[in-house]
Amino acid sequence: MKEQILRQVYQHPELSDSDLEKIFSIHEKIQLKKGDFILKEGQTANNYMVLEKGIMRSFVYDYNGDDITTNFFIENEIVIEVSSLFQRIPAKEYMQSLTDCSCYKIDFDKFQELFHSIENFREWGRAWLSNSLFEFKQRSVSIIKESATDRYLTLLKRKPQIIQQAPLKNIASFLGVTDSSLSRIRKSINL
Amino acid sequence: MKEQILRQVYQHPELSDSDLEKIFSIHEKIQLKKGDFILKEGQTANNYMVLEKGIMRSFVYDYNGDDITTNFFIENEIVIEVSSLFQRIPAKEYMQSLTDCSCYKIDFDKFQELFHSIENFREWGRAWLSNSLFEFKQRSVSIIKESATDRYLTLLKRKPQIIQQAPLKNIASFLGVTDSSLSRIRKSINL
DNA sequence: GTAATTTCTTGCCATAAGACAAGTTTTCTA
DNA sequence: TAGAAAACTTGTCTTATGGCAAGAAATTAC
Repeated sequence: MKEQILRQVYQHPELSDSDLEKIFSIHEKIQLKKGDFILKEGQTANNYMVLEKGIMRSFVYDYNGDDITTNFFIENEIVIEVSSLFQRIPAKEYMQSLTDCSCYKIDFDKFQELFHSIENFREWGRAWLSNSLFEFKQRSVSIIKESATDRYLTLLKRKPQIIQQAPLKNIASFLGVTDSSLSRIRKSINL
Repeated sequence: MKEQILRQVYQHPELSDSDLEKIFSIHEKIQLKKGDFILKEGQTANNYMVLEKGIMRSFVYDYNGDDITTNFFIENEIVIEVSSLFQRIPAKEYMQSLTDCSCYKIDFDKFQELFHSIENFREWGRAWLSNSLFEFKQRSVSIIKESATDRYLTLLKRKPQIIQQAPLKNIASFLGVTDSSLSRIRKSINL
């Protein structure tokens, strides 16, 4: 089970089985209950997780005190606050489970050791980060160019678990609309 | 001049002077004319640049064939298409100078050598990437939560060069509004 | 298991921004 | 430097989404 999931996450053509074994061995299984915070604003992240089961989200508070969901995480994804973890600075975001979850947690120190000792691991890491950056860029373009309905349908396609399990208000803030607009969008889709 | 600029870019507490010297030495000065492309969709990036003088932008085409500016670059910034360069895949974006520019160019091979041989250089690189990711996240939040006018004012504050020198239509697509709306926003600000 | 809270829906009206089109100004270019 | 092309502005009308508020439904908690 553990190996199966981690193999999916640490996919890189140059990573050998023995490298993978070292990497897998630093992952420790943990359980989260719905609503648990794994990181709060102001804390400095010391680990990240691979989500095995459940969904999570990251969010920030805007100037009005409204929370805005910045990302959703589903099975097989890496749940991480990149800038806090790698710049060693306090997080600007919160990270919270939306359901009970099981995860594989990696501590920063152990990650660091492997990162600096396994060349292909850092190639993997850089590629992973690069891809995240790309996804965030795409997200901006989609907010700018697509209608709220289209963004909803895209999310439905990419991460149906989120649509089914996350509260409407979190989905709404992620998509950039109000709760009531999203409620109307849903209605119009089901006509 | 070269050293002065590159010192600003490669700021990291752990980078020694001798490391910096090695890094600087792989930068080669080049000149661009207004309108030059340094990368086009479909090409795989083989270098990045540090902008010494001038402004540049990156953009994509949406489904209507309209171009959308995804980022502006000003002096002292790194002009790079991260996912093409580090994932070794064809770029989804174009990168173009908006004015005559002078830059320091770094080839991927040489970058790689230093990246894998100087531990603190990769710490710098990872921190830089992490910070870029953070900025893109912030951008999404600002598109979701702020009015077009506020986003305009923020850009004006952060990168006044862009407001002064980039064509209105590029600024408009970056901010996520139409040309005419931006024109009206400008008018309303100057009342 | 019932109250309390949270989540979601709906109505009404307001508003920011878009679509389209025409006109003006500025910048290229040959 | 004249003509063409781009860049920018402005008018009118439309539309998607927001603000606010009330009520219904579902979930949580004691």
